[in-house]
Amino acid sequence: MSKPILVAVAWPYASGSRHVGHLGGAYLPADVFARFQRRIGNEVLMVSGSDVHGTPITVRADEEGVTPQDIVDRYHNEFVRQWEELGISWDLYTSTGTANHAAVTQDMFMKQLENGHIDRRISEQFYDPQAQRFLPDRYVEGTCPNCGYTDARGDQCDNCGRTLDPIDLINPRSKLSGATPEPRETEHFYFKLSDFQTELETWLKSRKGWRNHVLNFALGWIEEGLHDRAITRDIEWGIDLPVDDLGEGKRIYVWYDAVIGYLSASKEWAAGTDDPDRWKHWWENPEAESYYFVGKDNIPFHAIFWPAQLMAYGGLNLPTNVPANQYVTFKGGKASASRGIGLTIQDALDQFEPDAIRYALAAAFPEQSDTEISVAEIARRVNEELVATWGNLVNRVLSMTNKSCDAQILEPGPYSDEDQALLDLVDAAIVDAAAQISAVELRAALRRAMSSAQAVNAYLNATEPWKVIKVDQERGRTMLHVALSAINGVRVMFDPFLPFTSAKISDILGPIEGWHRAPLVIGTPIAKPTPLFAKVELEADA
RNA sequence: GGCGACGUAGCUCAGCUGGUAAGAGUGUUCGACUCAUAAUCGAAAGGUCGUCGGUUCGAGCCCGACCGUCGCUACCA
Repeated sequence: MSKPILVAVAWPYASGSRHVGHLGGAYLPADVFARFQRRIGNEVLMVSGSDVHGTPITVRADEEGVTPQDIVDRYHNEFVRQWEELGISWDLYTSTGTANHAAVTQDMFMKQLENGHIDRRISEQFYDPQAQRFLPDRYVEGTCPNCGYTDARGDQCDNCGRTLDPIDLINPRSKLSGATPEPRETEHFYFKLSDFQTELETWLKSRKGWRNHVLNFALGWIEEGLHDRAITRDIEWGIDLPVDDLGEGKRIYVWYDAVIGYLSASKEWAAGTDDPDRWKHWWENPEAESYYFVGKDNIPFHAIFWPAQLMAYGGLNLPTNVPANQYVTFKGGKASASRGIGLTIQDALDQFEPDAIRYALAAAFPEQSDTEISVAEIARRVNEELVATWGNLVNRVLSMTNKSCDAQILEPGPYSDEDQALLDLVDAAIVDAAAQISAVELRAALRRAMSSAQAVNAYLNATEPWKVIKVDQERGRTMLHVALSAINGVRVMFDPFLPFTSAKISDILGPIEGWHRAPLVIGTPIAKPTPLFAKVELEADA
């Protein structure tokens, strides 16, 4: 029975290169999940795109003396190329810079305004008289009132870590011009998050199968009390307001529009098909499920803000699950491309083949807790686990079949009990792995695949077909057939994780159809195999 | 400061609503095999489950305190 599954993946921020923490935290788990769902016959719509608005992009553009669009284009193109190389199977990867996204955002704004969940308020913000613009908190610098650090930012002091209000800074100055900013009144639209305090709490508490850390975190926010938030800014870089009540120079701010990307991307995808209303299949159909793959820093946005926006809009499906991952860490710290901690995605691609990266990260997906990884650890997992257990298994069986079975798959003789036991074990593992991936326990599923491969290796060591074949050719050939048949099942479990090498095996054994061990096709030619994976040579200092 | 998470074998991590003598992978040691990318398979060794106290017939799992690490703290998204 086919089910619509929306696979919604965090929108990478086009302000700089992304690192493997992002990859292992969101993009890769989403891709594994989506590939599995397609394999079992569900209708997957997997969308994301580059998030192009927000303060850091304008800051960076100012620093480099280029336009925000230049920054966005640079990183969007980088992301698109990397997704291609890594085999991330988007149905649509777009950006928040499209006309469609602006239209969908404006529609959401208008509907929420009509529903009374958006209102206008006046507040005081710092204004730079020289640059003639309002300053976001991050653009205001000054002396920290807590520790005396002279280069504190308006939102937070990097020295003592305190959260600040820019109005409290001593000797405030504009990051743009160095001028002394002055407080000035400004009017903005606010999203009334507090309207949904009770509704969100009830909804969250009724969720089943969510990770504990996700629920705890979201409920913690709610217990503290939800604040209404300004959703517009005095900026030029952002989506135009659909109403002109506030006058010139106001734009919708990124935190409000970015999450709407899931909906706008779904509509953009549908517009490219022969049924422009097709997006409703995932968004209005009560049978549809939606999974939001994000890092834990994104939990408030996907477990609180976005559901609240959907509630305020009405008629659209709330998230089925937000299987947020914790962090991939490097030397104990959160990865950060900007601070040079950990590996960028490009660093990884320069050193490892895509399936190697996919395997090493999948084996370390931070599903329950932060998970430490390093270049040496990636290499170790590839060489000691992936190459040794799975790659070698495929190679040894194909090689023996090539040499001892007239280079083709032969009709097997009758199965012994141990033959049947191995195949039963693999079949059971396939069923288990399906349940695990469905529950977004991807590491466990990968481990199940690996342990199945080990079972096939154990079968070979126990039955020793290379010896048997010399004294009883038919029995020996049957063993090889059983081993190859087992591999034909094991590869199904690896398929969502390792699409590139999976395709190599499919070239030999035929395409995978469905989530089960298919019978081998008698007569299939088996050439002398080439290794599935190359071993990784580590630099001495890595 | 507040909130949250984590602290389990050398390393990376599992341990469901507390209950058979604490698990996996990897590493180490020993053995088997030699078809296969010196790959594989088996066995063994290895842990006062951060510390202290409490609840309980029974706690890695619950409560409290403390130590340590990390994250978030609503204008980074």
